[in-house]
Amino acid sequence: MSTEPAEGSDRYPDTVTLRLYDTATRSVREFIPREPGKVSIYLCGLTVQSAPHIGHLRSGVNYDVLRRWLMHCGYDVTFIRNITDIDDKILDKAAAQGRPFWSIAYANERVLAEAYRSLNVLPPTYEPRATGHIPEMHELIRRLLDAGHAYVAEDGSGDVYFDVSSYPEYGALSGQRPEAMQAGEEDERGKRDPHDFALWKGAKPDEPAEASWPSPWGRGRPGWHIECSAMSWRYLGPEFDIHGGGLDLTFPHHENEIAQSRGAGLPFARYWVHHALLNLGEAKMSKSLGNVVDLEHVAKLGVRPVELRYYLLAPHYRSRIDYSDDALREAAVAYRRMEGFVRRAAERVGPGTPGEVPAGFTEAMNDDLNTAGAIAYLHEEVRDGNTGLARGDDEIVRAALARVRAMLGVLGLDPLDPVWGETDRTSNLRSVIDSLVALALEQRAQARARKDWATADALRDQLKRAGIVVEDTPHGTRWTLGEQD
RNA sequence: GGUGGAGUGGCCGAGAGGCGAGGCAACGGCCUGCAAAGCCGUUUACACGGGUUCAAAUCCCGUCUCCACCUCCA
Repeated sequence: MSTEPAEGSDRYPDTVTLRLYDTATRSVREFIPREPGKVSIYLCGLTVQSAPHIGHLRSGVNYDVLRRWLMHCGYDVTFIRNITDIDDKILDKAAAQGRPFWSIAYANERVLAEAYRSLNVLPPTYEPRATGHIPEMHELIRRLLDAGHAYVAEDGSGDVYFDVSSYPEYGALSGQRPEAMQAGEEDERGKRDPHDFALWKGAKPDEPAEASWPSPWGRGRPGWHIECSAMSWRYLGPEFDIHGGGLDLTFPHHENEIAQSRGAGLPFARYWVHHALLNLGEAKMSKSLGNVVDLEHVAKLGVRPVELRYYLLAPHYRSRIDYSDDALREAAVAYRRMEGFVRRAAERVGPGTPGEVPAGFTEAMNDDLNTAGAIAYLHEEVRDGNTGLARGDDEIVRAALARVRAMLGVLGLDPLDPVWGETDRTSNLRSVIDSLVALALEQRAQARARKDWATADALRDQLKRAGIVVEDTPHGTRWTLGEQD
């Protein structure tokens, strides 16, 4: 069934292409971009009402892997990930804190950007904010009104709603049929039908003036769903390749986007790629429960951002992750094995340059981004490289290192990538530590030379407690940073 | 009620009719002054009950359990 490329082939055959699971068809489809060589992606970003937890970050990491794989395959990728910078919760916080909503949104946006940067998630090609695209939303709403897909509430609220009954295809993405849905609380007056959703929300008297914009229907602010229709249209055009987001957005958010965009005459997204969520056992993460796993918590466990990235991308993107501290620590150990090989190999033969990725890795990645399968090849290559290292066979080490770095690079996990590396300051610190450790190691070397094992081991133990792990290798003694006691 | 998923060895986690996933942990060995790292080997699987098939974690039927979504949560 599998079509392995011929032995020795270092090019990917044209016949092997990416296959992606498309939520709209509920099947794995061959990915064929609209325009040869180019891929356009829209990913629903976050509502910046608070700092992100690692579930949010999974989204960014998963799509970063998709993006990097497409880039690796030679595509020119335009990647748009939006910021929703106004919603009820942000407004509530603003009211509670007596600050303008935009200062809260922007502060959280910066925290999010820093979190993504620390996880080596490439910045999007552009990151539009909802509030910067009011005119595009008005244009779409006008089209929907003209086409009979929307109506202005008759209660004078200034609300504009999408008329779900006017769009027969409604529910096609999620498989939900409006008539079979549980009826929600109908607290918004002016809706003709509970399934209708807001395109434009008329300003309420208690809302601050800076949280509303003029419109043909009175002052107000956008409904959530129209934002994404407007921003994807603005930056990717009427039709684009991939629309992504969390599984929880399938309904209603993405269903509504489809209704709005197609209702307004836009062909819209060609593939729908949803990732599964990260859960925390029984309870959902929430600040009030105090069970939020964020970067701070991860750091406290002694897990570095690169290791968190590995944890988030190693399982398949459509598999739910049931978070546990132990599983995260375990992933960190697995990553350190690969990192250890890369560092030892680089010390011995030099970093070299990343080479080709093995065919099996490519096949796994092309199979709906089977990162777990791809990582199995990584570990096997690491084992071969370690064997080469043990035998002192530099040719094997060099070749393995090039392949391992290529694979890790595609996943954004190459330990030698400068993004994980040191700032000037930490680099200075490292050289200071190196000098100090060298002193201790010299003492230890002398003790070992006279077979004074007690002294040698005491020095090693002392360093260990300070977080310096000493290893004696056939090529001399080396040290790495470990965990402090 | 509707829609869509999931149950794999001590743990994490791929696979989806026949062939070793991989990692972590454990145990044994090699290496080492002892370690560490690494390498080799070993052990423990496919929720349950039927069925189809030469062959079933994989397909079919049934049962049990769990989860997500159903108007603003990635």
